[in-house]
Amino acid sequence: MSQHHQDQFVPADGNEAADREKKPRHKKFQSQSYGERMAAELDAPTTPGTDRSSARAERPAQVERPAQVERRGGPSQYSDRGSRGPDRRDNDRRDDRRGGNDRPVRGYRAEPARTETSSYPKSSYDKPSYAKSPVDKGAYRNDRPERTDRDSRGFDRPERTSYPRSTDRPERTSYPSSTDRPERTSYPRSNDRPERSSYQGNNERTSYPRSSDRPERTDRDSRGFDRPERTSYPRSSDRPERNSYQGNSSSYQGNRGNDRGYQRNDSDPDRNYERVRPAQVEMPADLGEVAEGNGFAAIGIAPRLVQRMARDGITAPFPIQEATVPDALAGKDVLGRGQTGSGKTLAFGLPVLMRLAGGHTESRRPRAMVLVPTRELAMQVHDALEPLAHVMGVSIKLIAGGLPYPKQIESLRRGVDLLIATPGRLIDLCEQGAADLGAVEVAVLDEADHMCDMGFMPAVTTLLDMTPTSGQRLLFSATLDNDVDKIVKTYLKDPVTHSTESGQASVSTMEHHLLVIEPAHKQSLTAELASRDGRTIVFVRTKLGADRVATQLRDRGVMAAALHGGLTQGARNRTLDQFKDGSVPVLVATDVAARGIHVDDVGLVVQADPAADHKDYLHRAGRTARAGGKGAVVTLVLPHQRRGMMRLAESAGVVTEPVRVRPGDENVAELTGGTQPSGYPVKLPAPKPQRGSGGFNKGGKRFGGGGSRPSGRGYEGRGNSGGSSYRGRTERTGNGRTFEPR
DNA sequence: AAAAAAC
Repeated sequence: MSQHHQDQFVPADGNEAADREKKPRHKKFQSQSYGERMAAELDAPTTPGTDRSSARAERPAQVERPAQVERRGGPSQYSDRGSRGPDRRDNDRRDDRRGGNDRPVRGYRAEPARTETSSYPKSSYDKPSYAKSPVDKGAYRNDRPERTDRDSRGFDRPERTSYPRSTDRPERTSYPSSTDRPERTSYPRSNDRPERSSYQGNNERTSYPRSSDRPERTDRDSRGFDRPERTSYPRSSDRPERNSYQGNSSSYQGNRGNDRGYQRNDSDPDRNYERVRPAQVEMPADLGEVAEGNGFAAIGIAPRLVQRMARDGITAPFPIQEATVPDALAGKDVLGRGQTGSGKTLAFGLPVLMRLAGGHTESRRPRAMVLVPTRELAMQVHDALEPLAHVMGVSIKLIAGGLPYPKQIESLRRGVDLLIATPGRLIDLCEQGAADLGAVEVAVLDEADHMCDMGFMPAVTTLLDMTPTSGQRLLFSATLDNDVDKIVKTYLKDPVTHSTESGQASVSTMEHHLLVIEPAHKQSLTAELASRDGRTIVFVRTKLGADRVATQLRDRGVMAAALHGGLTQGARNRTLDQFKDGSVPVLVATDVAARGIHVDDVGLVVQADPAADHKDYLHRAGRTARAGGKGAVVTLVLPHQRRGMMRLAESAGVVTEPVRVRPGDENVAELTGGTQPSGYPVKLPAPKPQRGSGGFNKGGKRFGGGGSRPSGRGYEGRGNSGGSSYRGRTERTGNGRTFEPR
């Protein structure tokens, strides 16, 4: 992760221990002074009573959209706006202090007694088991009776009633007219921008006095434009995977349209969208030659985008981009499926930026949003699109959990055109009233099939329901399966499907190996594989497992770090950064890293625990062999998992014979280049201590010294695995013997 | 079934 993100998140602490110690303080800070500050910020210019009543009077204008009612699939777990449940009552005090202003602020919700919210389910975040409740399980089913409950609620959710239109929003009053907005005035036309000629970077941004976004830019510039998919393969001829391009695009066959009795009100755009201000950024006239013969120009991408990408060596579109961009530019709803690492980010990013170019709504509400399943992926997409957005005069903002609210809220208040978001935080901000999706013209679901599974579906529908029905929707993933249909049928109109591969393991540069092993060998084999030269990702099933395997690897002299959702965001960023910059060559991750995350030159993916299903397999595998590079995928299969694994492999389109191996076998050495874990010198600087590394020396020689063992001692056979102090020795994963040499 | 997604 880029430095600039790390700066945005939890303060970069010295180490994990300090991190943990700080956490409580941090939390306290957030729940009190932090919250108060936020409340003050949000409350400042409001006039509570009048706001609500006037808002309600205007509400019908939006409620009348029957499509919204028809399309939405029932109450969402997030639909309890205003109700925080009994365990939040300790906040009463503050609500009182705040003089009866019922403007909701995160953590200071109005109480459940309020009539308009009393019928809503309790907040999912108040009960961790939300995903398992029967209500939530069927939340997206269209035939749910509860739907009526939700329908009646329509658009008059309490939070939103206070400012249905931009002019009612106090935040905006500071920018009554366009000329008062400082953001744009500094770069009305491209010709004024020095970076065109300078081409190197850093000073170019100094001419943009835009207030609080600015600092981020400088960091980014210094780090360059690390768009993952392309950087290592600047020219198309280097990309072998183009050969596998089948280019079979077809129209989606799903039955949708009038059968659900819903008509878009496309004829009256102003009903859903605010007037879009005319372009303030003119297309430069001097880019013709750059665009000449450029494949991106050929599919309708604006010269300035073409030029900006060319600057980073991106001159030829990938198949998925060639296939989907024209339709997306034409405003159609698109389902795009391209194999892992095939450039899907730009496939949706470019059309979105084209659409947003040089214009914004009067209130500067977001005109587009991209939803992604993990924070890391959100950052990656944001980083990839940010320089392009910049060139187009489009403001872009990362909205994700784990990072401070104020910047996000402030940014939204000032006005942002494009949001890159994880669902939870965006919903939170919408509930607060900080974000308003009422002007979203384009909604993108990245990793769409994952966003449509049970865990994410309610959040996704909640967010889509907040966007105008006539908006364009783009769904992208390497695997698009049946779950996606639910969203497609409800939210997409005459979608076009573009598939540049079969949805199976068709990346031709990827090798697959199934190693059938004894449970007692799993540790040492994992270490043997991970000790190879180059970056390796080890996937495990659980968070605890990730911690444990990382610790075990380090005990064996393999520098590894765990990445999973149970870590602080600061730790997550730090770990991923270390993996990217090479200081930690082995990443032990849960499926948090299975999708979308791009790190250059990951040569081997080890599935220490087999993937749960074929889609997970493909996405995990897709962390290697990206953008035409080579890579191997090794899955460790216990004897009792063999049958299931074979079935899974078949579904994934993987054709490989399982091989029985023991540590030190030639087959294994082939995969590792012959390296051995134990006693192998650690070539890279030691990382900061990881959580759960209690067994290590406190000194500098954490790796390679006391922790490592001579090879071939057969320590994995008996007893508790050689005395390393790994945590969770009693924890069992799955069948209970995965990493437990009992 | 786990993980992920707000504090």
